[in-house]
Amino acid sequence: MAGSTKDSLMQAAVRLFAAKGIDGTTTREIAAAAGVTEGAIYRHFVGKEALVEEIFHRHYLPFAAELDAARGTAEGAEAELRAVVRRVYAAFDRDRDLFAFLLLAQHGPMRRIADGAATPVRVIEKLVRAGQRAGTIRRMDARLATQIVLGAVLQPATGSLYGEVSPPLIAIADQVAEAAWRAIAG
Amino acid sequence: MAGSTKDSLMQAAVRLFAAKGIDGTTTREIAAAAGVTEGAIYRHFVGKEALVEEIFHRHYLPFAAELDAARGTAEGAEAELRAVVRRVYAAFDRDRDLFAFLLLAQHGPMRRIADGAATPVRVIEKLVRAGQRAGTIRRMDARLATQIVLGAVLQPATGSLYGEVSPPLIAIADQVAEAAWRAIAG
DNA sequence: GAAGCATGTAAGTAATCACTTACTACGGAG
DNA sequence: CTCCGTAGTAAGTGATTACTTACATGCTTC
Repeated sequence: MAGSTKDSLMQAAVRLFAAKGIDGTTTREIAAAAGVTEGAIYRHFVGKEALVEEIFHRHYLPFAAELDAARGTAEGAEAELRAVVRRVYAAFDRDRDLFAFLLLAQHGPMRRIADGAATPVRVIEKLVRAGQRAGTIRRMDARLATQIVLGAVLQPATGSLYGEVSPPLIAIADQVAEAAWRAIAG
Repeated sequence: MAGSTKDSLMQAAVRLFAAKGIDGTTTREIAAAAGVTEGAIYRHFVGKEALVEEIFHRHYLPFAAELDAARGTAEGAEAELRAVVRRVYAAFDRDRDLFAFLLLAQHGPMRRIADGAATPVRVIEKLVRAGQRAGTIRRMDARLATQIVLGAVLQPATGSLYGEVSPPLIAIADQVAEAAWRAIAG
């Protein structure tokens, strides 16, 4: 099939990046984990950085779009938030390594590429602003409210990676959504 | 004075680690930023890893103790939470680089050393469990409630590092503490 | 004021890194 | 059958890394 080795490389890279960080993972390790030799990486990617970027771009903005779509199916900020949290946790449960990679890449080399665009953060911010206009979310700095919700939702995911919260997260999605809602409801 | 160069090295290391990550920072850069040559590092530390560990240990558990002390001065879970959040944000405002370093070291090489002990996470967990016993915090998984509060408090700090929230954070401490409280209050 | 120790430097060193090169195998098109 | 482009390998390459060594400097102590 088209790009089977390429897919193996990306999958192996995600797993290693999530476990040891991007700088802490060598091209040799990625190749070995994908069952090829180092040179094969350079048949599919310009270099290690391009590999990181391709994985990130393949998932980050599409994920944001997925969240925005979920938000669109709901009526009212509270229901929107619940729908978004469910999607976030479904994505986490689907591929924890990928989720962990996106979290850490966001704080690393992909920071500039990630801002400005329609990121997951902006989806929540949009939700918050709409709720404030509708009067269901309290009037406070929208950026701050967004960060509070973001943290309340993402930290249990991070905690799950470290054994603080039991998977699957989808089982606690509504509980977390309600807690985050109470934090910012007006 | 005792350890002036050592302190310069640790301070320079914190700044660079916060900006470029631990793996992304070289010993040469640290030495140059401290105004010495590379070899001087090894007069004060066994190696780079020991440097990281010493910075971490010098601040992480003492910080947890500081938070626990702040918690002890307050009466009731809500007041305790407010006191803890104020201390967290005061620490952030005092030295953002150090705070950023502690956040990332926690997810990196210091993960094992950090668990089990009296960490900041455990301080919040203790607060949560006490509040649940007193009936002021709703009955839910204490670990989960802890992670929700942790996220609601720390994410605005992370967001501040990226320009999403304006410093100083102490100005929004009570607002965040109240939001986090509403999330878990019973 | 000499000895000894702590602290720094300059110039390495071996290992490791991302990446390159020269080559092979092979599947499909003409 | 013969090309030829794709995809892979084995074996490098130079640069960079954390760390070491040999030596200089100056402070303290007796």
